[in-house]
Amino acid sequence: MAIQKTAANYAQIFHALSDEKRLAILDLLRAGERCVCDIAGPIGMKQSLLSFHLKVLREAGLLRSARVGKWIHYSIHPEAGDVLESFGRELAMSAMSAKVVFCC
Amino acid sequence: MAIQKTAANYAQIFHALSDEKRLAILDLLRAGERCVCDIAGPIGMKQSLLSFHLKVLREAGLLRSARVGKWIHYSIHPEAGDVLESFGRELAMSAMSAKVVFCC
DNA sequence: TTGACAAATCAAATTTTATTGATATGATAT
DNA sequence: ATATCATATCAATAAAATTTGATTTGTCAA
Repeated sequence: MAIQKTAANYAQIFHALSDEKRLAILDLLRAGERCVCDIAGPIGMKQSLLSFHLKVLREAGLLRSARVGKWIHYSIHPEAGDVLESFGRELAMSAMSAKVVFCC
Repeated sequence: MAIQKTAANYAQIFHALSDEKRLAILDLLRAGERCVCDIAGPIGMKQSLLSFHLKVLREAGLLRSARVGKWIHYSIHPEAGDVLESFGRELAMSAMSAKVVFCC
């Protein structure tokens, strides 16, 4: 059983995904692991800024990183997609079975 | 076939979900449709602020609203969960098949 | 050990987002 | 028509996130 995520966890994950440039980074990494220097070019971002965005994604648990000699390789965290998928599925299920209350 | 979402669309959706208070609103509505006045209490938010957050969620396509006499009822958009679920699934799939490149 | 390269961190400036209180709009009932 | 209730909008402020340029840290090779 996976560890239960709090609302704060989800807010952090969604915040990391709330920026087009970070979505572009994620999209680039869908093809596979890359070092920072090979992300900078395609994404078109200065080194320090890219580093900032990578940190946001990594701290949210969406990316992981590993040093390989002089370089640091980033890749999509294996569980990232599952977390989003199950959040979406639960939302879809509750929306389907939700009562129409006409509360007032 | 569903309409293709752009990166800007996704960024907007994720931004709407990036706030704990908005996640609490969404969670409350999982039980079913409610008018604004019946959200304010449980969420504990001033009227104008709640109205702002509902707008963020609605404009992202996560909620929909309908006037019922004097009241406006909000509910989870039927497609909201599906959009997130498929985003998550695609991410999970690409992470699974991603090549280890060791680029540098 | 020095030099060069890769990436992270920091402080300052900028931009975006959230919050507040006041006001406007729209519906209902008298 | 007027009063009242529900919600949205607006302008001002406060708070948070992003961007920039400079500096630091860590690794390798000469």
